[in-house]
Formats: sequence, structure tokens, C-alpha cells
Amino acid sequence: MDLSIGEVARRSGLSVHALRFYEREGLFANPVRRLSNGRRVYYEEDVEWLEICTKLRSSGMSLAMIRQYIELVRQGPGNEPDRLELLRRHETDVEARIRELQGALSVIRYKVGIYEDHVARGEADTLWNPSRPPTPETEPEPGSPVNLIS
Amino acid sequence: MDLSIGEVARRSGLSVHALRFYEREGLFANPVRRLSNGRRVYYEEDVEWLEICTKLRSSGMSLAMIRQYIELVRQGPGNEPDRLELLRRHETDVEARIRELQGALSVIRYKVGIYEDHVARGEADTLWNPSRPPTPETEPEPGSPVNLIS
DNA sequence: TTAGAAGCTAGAGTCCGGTCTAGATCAACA
DNA sequence: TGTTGATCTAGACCGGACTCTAGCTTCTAA
Repeated sequence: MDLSIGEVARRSGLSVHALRFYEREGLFANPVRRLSNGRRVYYEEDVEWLEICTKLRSSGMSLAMIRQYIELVRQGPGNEPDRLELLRRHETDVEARIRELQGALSVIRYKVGIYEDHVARGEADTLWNPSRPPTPETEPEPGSPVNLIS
Repeated sequence: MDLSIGEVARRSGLSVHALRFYEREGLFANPVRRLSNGRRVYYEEDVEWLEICTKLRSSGMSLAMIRQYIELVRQGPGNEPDRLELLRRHETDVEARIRELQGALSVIRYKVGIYEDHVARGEADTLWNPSRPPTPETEPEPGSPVNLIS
């Protein structure tokens, strides 16, 4: 039932360093209990919270925002609309980030496609090389790959 | 045709500091030309490259990886399979990142949904408050919201 | 001609999210 | 008993990606 810091590290995937760091940063709902010898004692709930926490982190929520959230939780019932607003704000951010990545991904795929074509056709040496200013011998022909790839 | 650093900053959205920094970091295909007075001269191609560059950055490509790519470009024709591989590697990373965000997003939406329900029903005070160890008065009832939200 | 804007360099500072170190204590086992 | 391994604290350090400062030069417009 009671877990040592090493055990929690193993189960949460965080380092013991990170767990102590998170505690200092106020990311636990409750103060971490100590044994009489000063060692930390964790409970299942802590591991569960760390799992959520890790999901939030992996979606780019900053430690500062997680701290805000857990502070609301710590204050107890009554501020649920605030927690909801915070979560919605992050939801919106993540959605925007996904759209941003998808936009960039389509640019990347476009470039990949062009390189695939050229490499496959063995015309690799006509690919984009942004030499500048264009010297006569590299002056792009009209419709040259320069415009396709840059 | 020739652009000053300030002009390029305005058009690329990067700061003049960032442009000098990028140059030091070797992120330009060609050495940036200088006027006789030492001032930098940029061309359209540089702005175009910076646009691509910014897309790559926004998708999480590190400056180190962008430098690798531009070094290949700088070496000239012949290494297109290498460029392709690098781009494909990043494509894969971005796809994985999108999946990660989508996974986290569904957790966030789940939590948002629960808070919405409870806030709407005015049952907000029964929401998850990971007090620990459970004291008699906060001992969760079987099927209490603790499991729904944690 | 002179004020203010823009540019230059070298290098320091910032923020984030940890990671690592030193030096001490403590527990468990052979 | 002694060694090994886990833990503790305070605080230094790190990498990435900029950002800013100081001190100087140079351009432009009134």
C-alpha cells in the first residue's frame, strides 16, 4: 500500500529526481508524507495522479499550468468551473497544436514526395540547391524543380 | 531585390537577433553576403528558405536537424537519398507526435466531460479531491466520482 | 550637421524542465 | 561488522532556443 520513492519512480516512469522536483514545484495535491526517518511515503492515488500528470505533460501542458490545476483541486470543492475552464483552455491549445502539426506535416510530405520522385527517377541532380545569386550554369529553367521544392 | 536584416525579420516573423543566431548556427544554405560596410544582405531565396525552416521548426524539428539538412543541401547534388531519409524520419516523428497529442486529448476531453456534467448538475462538490489517506468523512462511496475522474 | 534609427560583435542572460553531485544517513544482508 | 544500496538535502549544472546588453559604427532625414 505504501510506496517508496524508488517504487513510484519505477511505476510512473519518472526519475526519483523528477519526483522530488515535482514535489518542490507543488505538483502533488497533498503534501507527501514522511516516515519517521524522513523518507517519503506515497500511495496509489499519487501514482494515479502522476499518470494523469504525465498525460498532461505529454500534451504540452506546462508545469505552471498543472500547478494551477492542482492548486484548485487542493482548495477543495467549489471551484469546479475554474478547473473546467483551465482544462478547456488546454484542450483548445492541444487542438490548435495538432492542426499546426498537420499543416507542417503536409509541407513535409510534399517535400518527401518530390525527393521520392526525383530519387526514383534518378534525376536527383536537378533538385533544389538554393545557390544564390544564380550563376549562369545554375540558372533555373522555367518550370525547373526549384519552384517545386522551395 | 536585396533585403536588409530588418526587412527579412519583418517578412519572416523572426527577430533580427534570431536571424543572426540562425546564421551563427549554420542554418543558411549559403553564407550571408555582406555589404562593404559589414551589413548583411539577404535575397528572396533566403526568405523562402526561412519560411520552410519556420514550418520545420513549428513541427518540432530541432535546429540541429535543420542544420543537418541544410548541410546536405550545401554539399550539392548526389545526397538526395540522405535528404529524403532525414525528411522521412521527421515525418514519422511528427506523425507519432500527433498520435500522442490525440491520445492525451481524449483523456483531457474525458475530464472536461466529467466536469461539464457535474458543474451543469450542480453536483460539483462531489468531484474528485484526492485527499489521502481517506478520512471517514471523505471515504468514497462505492461508485463515487473518484473513479470517474482520477 | 546632427538626431535617431538601424546595424555590427561578443558575450551574458533567460526560461523550461529537468538532471546530477556532494555529502550525509539509514536499512538489510552476509 | 562491514559493505552495498536506497534515501535524504541543498544547490549546481545542462541543453535548447532564443533574447538581450554594451559599446560601437553607419545610414537617413530634417
